[in-house]
Amino acid sequence: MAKTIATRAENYSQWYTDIIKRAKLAEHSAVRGSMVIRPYGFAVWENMRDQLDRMFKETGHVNAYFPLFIPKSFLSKEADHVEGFAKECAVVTHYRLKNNPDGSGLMVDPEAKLEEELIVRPTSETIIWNTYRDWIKSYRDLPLLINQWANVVRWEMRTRLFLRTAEFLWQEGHTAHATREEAIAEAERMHEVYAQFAEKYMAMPVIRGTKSESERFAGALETYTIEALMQDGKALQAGTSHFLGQNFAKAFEVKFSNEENQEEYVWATSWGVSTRLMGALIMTHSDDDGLIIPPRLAPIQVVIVPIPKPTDELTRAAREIMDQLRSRNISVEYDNDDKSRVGFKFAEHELRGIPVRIGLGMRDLNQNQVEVARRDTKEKFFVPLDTLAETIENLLEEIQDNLYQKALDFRVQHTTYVDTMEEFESVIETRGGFVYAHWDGSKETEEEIKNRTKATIRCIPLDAPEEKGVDLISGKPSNRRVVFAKAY
RNA sequence: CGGGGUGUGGCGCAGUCCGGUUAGCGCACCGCGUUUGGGACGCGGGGGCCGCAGGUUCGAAUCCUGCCACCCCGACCA
Repeated sequence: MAKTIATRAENYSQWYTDIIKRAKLAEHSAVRGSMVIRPYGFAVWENMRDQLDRMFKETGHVNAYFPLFIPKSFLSKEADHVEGFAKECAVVTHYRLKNNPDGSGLMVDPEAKLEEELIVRPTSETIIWNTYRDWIKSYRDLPLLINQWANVVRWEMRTRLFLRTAEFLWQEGHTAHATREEAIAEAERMHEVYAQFAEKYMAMPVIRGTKSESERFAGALETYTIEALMQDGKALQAGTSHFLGQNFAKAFEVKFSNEENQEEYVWATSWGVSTRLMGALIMTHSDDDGLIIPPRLAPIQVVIVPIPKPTDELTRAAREIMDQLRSRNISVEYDNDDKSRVGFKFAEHELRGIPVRIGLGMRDLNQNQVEVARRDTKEKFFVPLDTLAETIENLLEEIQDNLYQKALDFRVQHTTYVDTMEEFESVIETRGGFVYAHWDGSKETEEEIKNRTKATIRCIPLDAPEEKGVDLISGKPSNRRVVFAKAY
């Protein structure tokens, strides 16, 4: 089959969709805006999930599960929170169907109307804080460090595979603390966990920062974010961690007695990442030949292709190699399909983003070597059998590092510092990427820039140095630059 | 919610304007043979209520009416 992936230059969003479909990561379902995550895509997500879960547990968190349905009244208890989510909620109003009188299928039974409508959770702060009220009585009950792996629903106007679907999988951490300082420290800690995960496992460099007020999570006092840059020059918010202050504690009357036996409201955080990370992964590394998965998240790290077809002798040699690799915790697959030809297989495995391919044929085997090909650079070289496992192990690390470095280089090349609105507009229009500019902190400037260029403040970077400057619009003084970009 | 588009074997499409024998093509699939170190080829084969519901007509994938779904572009958002 000929290539059926659009190139990035030709049509970036088509390229993105093609990769997801052709690599069998996911597809559109019969339900508007909802996708089917296919086994291979889910395997990548599972790797992400498992690693994140380890990191959460290492930082003292435990998992629990809260209901999918939230009573409508809960949602309205925190004013900013309703405001943020009300427009995109799926609502359950009835609990029964019956046959149509005319026999043409089913209808909602009007008799079965719910007393109080239920919202399909868009996020779980409300139901969780309603529960925490009963769990938290004393300072001894704190901190409460709980995470939930769940699906949530947000009725989005427009959806895109992985990046924005009506239903998506995610994790949401919800913690409760005795003091403001402790809660802030928690939000910052989890922010850093996300950043580490993105950089070390996804090989995706991120900017750590806080959100401007208008971009903040509904109900949060501070939102910490990690922002990544995609290959089309657009930014993607990859994970957020929120300091919620006492907003939810007050809304749900969650109080505890401190050591002096005084009642206080509890301090809260919440933090989450979603299957959107899959989209980030795809758009950070992949190329016109298909998907590229960093070794640490690849469900299959190495594929062995017998050349030209599997034979007993080649299969035996492959088994030996597999044993060696597996003993080093490397996941390996043997392509024993005897119908397809090697060229086809090579292209297929590249499309699937498998980091390393071993070509196993008699010509090389007779010289005690195999051909090793790396997906990231497409380089091929011969490796003697007796050092193969070690070489592959090192190569996987090298690929992981190279992917990160490549993404970082890309980001550096697509990061611009500007001091005038003219420069700003021209950079956003032509090169895209992250644009560092001075901002006076006002909503007006933010709004004006958004209207004129579609670019928004992605974050106020944590590591921004103090620097005198002036706001691009108002000309008022500013003490540091913030990061702008067009975003997904 | 506004604009555009598309619904025809698993996938991608042609046919629709101008109604007329068994609805075609490529890929995929099944069988046989030849091939085999970068997406093979030949021969044979299976698979379709033409998105749904009405209507017009001797006759509808094609014309008319209504509905539904999905995709793309905008405003909203993780």
